[in-house]
Amino acid sequence: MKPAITYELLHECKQTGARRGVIHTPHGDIQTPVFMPVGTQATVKSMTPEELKEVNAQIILSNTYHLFLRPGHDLVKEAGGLHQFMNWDRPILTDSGGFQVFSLGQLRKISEEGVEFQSHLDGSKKFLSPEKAMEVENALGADIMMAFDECCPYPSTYEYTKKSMERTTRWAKRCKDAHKRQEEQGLFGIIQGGFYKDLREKSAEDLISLDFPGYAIGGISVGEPKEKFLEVLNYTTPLMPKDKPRYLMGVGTPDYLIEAAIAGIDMCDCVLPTRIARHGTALTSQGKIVVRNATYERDFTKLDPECDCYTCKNYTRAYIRHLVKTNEILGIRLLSIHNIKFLTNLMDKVRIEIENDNLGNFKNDFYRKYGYIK
RNA sequence: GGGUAGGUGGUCGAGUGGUUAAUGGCACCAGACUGUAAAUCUGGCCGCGAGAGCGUACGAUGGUUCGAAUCCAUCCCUGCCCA
Repeated sequence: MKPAITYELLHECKQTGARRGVIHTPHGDIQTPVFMPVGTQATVKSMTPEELKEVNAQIILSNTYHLFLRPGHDLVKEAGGLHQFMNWDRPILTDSGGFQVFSLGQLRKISEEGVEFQSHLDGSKKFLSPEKAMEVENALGADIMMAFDECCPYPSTYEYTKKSMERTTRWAKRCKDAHKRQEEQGLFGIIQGGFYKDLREKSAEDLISLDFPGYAIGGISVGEPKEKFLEVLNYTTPLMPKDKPRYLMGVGTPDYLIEAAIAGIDMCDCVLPTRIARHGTALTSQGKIVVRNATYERDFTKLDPECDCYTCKNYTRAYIRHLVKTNEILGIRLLSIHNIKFLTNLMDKVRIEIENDNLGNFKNDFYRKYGYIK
């Protein structure tokens, strides 16, 4: 059987060890390291698929939990699958609903069988299990599916994290057994274990024995300090197979993306660029700017002098501020376009610098300019 | 000219004798946001002060009262109705 997802390593940065590669999927190749915009409800909020292509999105995310609730996976299947439903012909990755176990807080109850959610839409009770998540993800038909896991909050005790991680591993096995379309969709396992090294090692070891076509690190970037994040990232990534994609879930900010690449990560996703866009903030080569602020009222320059996106080619900070202040949809759209392009441009540079064995220098330059180093 | 309803902080609008520097909404000023319960949330928003605090303030002036945005008198202004 030919696996749906394969990884090809092209080069390793001699300066940092970062990987430059390609992920082959049923909907085309993905150049890595890659940043994946998030489109929870079968749409990257405010952006058309054409615009996503224009900002160089190679692959986008969508969410099992949300589409399960509405419009329902049966409907998406009837539409011909998620690709056809939303008119996106490049790769898609679906998250399993595992993150909602974390983010819905009081609205869920976890058992060995699965998770009972109280729908955030109408309060009705819904149930997701590894089997149900696979049924939904199979119906959605994404190129990459994530196993159903539990993302532990930070901080969590060793005992709780251990139990949770072991259950996530059992769930991963059940996911694998329930996954019906292995030739069309690759199922990734998610390494958990919180902020405990031995638990991460155990999780990685057990999941690797299940032989998934790719692996993710889950449960970091959940509010911990950056040192903690880096610590877990740097001891967990080397545990992951070299011949398969490595995905760091839920990251992130420009510095985290660079750190992830250096650690040997191939894929990252984050809601940040689109969320802060809706809240009036732009990522720029000189740091983030809250363009909604009064300072930009009469600033007739572009968001980022170094950016080549549609927004920066055509509009000023003053105009975008005006749109944001007046609640005009276009402000959100222009900022979303810019922020995603900023991150895909960043990853373009990261890939080039890996090929040039120069990612370490690039990181230092970037940090200085962005303002991470004063 | 007569009658009537009103004049509150940037704005709209509560409050009708004391815990009122004065509820709310909006506007404004900031901050947060990392596998999206998020076009959301949090804080600030009379002046001076780091702060305790001090000073001004509910159309104007005068009065009643221990105490007034709230009661009384006169005046000014606005809406509506009648002539």
